Amino acid sequence: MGATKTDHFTESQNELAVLAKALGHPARIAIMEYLLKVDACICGDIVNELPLSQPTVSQHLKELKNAGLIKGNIEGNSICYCINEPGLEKIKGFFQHISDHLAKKRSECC
Amino acid sequence: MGATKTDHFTESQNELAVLAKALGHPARIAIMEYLLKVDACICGDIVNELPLSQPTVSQHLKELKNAGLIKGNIEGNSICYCINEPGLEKIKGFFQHISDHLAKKRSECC
DNA sequence: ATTTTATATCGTAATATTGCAATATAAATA
DNA sequence: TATTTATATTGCAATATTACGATATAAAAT
Repeated sequence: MGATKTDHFTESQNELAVLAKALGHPARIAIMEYLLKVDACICGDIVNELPLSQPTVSQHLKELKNAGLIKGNIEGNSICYCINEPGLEKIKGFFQHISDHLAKKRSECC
Repeated sequence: MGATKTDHFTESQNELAVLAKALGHPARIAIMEYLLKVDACICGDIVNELPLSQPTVSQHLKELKNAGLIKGNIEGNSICYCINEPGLEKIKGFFQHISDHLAKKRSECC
């Protein structure tokens, strides 16, 4: 065991889990916040922003990219990273949906 | 190594990561969706909804509870679970914030 | 052409997660 | 009180994640 039983869940559930999992690490939250803060794509510079080694940061960037939360374009010497909106909108939609639903049907119990 | 270096990140970053991580598994997405679907607290019944054993489901419920995404009240024989709004609003806010920010500052590059 | 700069990949140790059988707990019911 | 029902905990094997040193790659600058 140890492996997630993805087969038994819907594609949508697996997709949302992948997106959420990608953000399930403070370094990856920090990367997203940094990309947002600078208000543009960042070419270089990300490694210096984080308290982690270059290989570790590179790995975190790869995971965010695989999940579809950021994208990276080669820009000469360095790589230009920015937030990938479609991925972000997908997971945002999930929370929006839950929140909207809860707002309507409050006060059942608990 | 192997342990996350939480010390080097802000409390907010760690908090968001814990919330996201809790949803980083399809079974836990499925639990949230189920709680939402039935539109009320669920006393019993969750185990039968998932393709996993009772101990495994119990563990997933515990993780969602620890993260602050659901709450469970003992209701006689069984336990009543429902979504915990404050936790949900916190992570929803993160995505909302990013989305709003992106909407304003589009078209920089990439 | 060599060196520098920016990033990725490999290998590997430490730790965490996933899943379940077995077992424990505790209230409800017979 | 004994049994059933609902859920939690323990223990453990399989797998995944985290982190980083060493090394690779590839464009830019010297």
